[in-house]
Amino acid sequence: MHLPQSDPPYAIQRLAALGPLDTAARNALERAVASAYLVRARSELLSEGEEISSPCLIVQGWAARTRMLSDGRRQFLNFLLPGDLVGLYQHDCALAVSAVVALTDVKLCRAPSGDTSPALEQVYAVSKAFEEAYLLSQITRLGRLNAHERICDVLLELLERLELAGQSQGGTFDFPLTQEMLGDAVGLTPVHVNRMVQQARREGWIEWRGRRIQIKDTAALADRLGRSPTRVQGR
Amino acid sequence: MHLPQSDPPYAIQRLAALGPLDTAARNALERAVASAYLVRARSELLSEGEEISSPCLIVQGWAARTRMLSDGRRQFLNFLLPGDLVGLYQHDCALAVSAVVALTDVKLCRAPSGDTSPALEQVYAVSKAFEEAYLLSQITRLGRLNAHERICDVLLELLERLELAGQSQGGTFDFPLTQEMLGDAVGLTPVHVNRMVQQARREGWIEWRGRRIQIKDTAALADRLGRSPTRVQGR
DNA sequence: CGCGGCCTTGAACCCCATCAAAGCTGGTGG
DNA sequence: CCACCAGCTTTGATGGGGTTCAAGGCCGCG
Repeated sequence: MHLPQSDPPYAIQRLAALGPLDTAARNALERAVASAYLVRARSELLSEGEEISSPCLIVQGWAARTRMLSDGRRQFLNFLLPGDLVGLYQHDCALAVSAVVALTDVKLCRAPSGDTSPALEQVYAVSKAFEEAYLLSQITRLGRLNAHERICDVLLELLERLELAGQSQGGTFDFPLTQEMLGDAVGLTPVHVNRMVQQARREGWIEWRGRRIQIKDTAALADRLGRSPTRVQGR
Repeated sequence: MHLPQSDPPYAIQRLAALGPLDTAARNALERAVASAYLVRARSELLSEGEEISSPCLIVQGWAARTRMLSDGRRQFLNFLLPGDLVGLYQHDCALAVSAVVALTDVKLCRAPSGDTSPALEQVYAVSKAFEEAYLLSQITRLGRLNAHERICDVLLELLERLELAGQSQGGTFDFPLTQEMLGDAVGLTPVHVNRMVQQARREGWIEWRGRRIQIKDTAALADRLGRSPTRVQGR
């Protein structure tokens, strides 16, 4: 198993989409990304309760923040995609409040300090705000949506996020997860995820073959779910 | 309906529990709290998508961040208790990513700027980290706990938070919400909340009469749920 | 005393979990 | 190039946890 090459660095593209990057920020990011290292699928990037040394940037691959229950139940809190930051906290001696696991092979690097430039710091803050918004969406998804809605909703969210980074074209994106992982995200069993995915296929909402997912009519589906694009900033 | 007096300002006590407050911070907080104003139960403190003018501090009463679906389904994202901050963001032109509603009458004031003192800024950051931790707990609660566990778990979390502010003694605290509101928090119907509460009563985990809830054996219950105290900071 | 809001209870139903087994697929080695 | 294998997907049958609908009881308040 090896990573596909990714010369368009999606991570930087995503951050740039959150706010203008000055040259200082861009240079620092490019240097950081160049020094990225590989973490194998299934390994823990961060353990719950661990002290945070310095924030990291996902350069390539998918990860997830997770919580495990003592009896083995597992819940993914959110997905971490290229351009997402891990372990960004404002206070001293911060402890990780959740573990982070690599869902695929992941390329990772230390995130340049926010002190590099005010523009970068601003982008970090916007990124944090998006992360919070996605956590809130996850809560309503789990609390009030049924299985069919959960699957469709989370796929739309992923599409929205991947589009920001330029990783999708025409509602199509690369989806490297198993249905079981998807279940861990939306609080369903793998069996039921499968049934709902097939229903969504039959009803013509999605196409999903191998690692590619296409959402056929994004606008109509979003409308049906009452979803509107995530916004954290005015002006 | 009127608010009980609260000369021990729980809000300040809670913030002080998050980290040392220097006199500048303490003075600013006391001035802010003194100018608190009343917001009636059921009114919106903040609407989703609204531009944040300046962060607020809950001085007294309970509020909740909420999301509504187009068909009327409602989900509480988290509870806001005295000492909690509303609308604290690091980036410019921040938009509220969720509405905030008063669940009881609420006393509210503008939060002193973090620039007041580094100590205050640190406490704000710790508060934000706790809020994130509680959001994550909420996700696993909704995603992987059954109804009985959800109820017990959220009550333990509330106890933990109220204890921080000195608002509970011996596992007992004032609970001003209806069972329907509790259901909106844990993603259950009011009917089923009621059944689970009664089961928890029968099994001797809780006592709940009127506005007072007592958790009989906190340690045993926490242990049964695999709950450990929320920590966001080392040292 | 009456009324509105909340709590409580019952019965029926449905969504999703669980258990089990059978296909499929992509990757590996012979 | 084919055979094999592990992991993932798919399908079926069954049961249970939670919802829904409906009605009755309780309590505080005017």
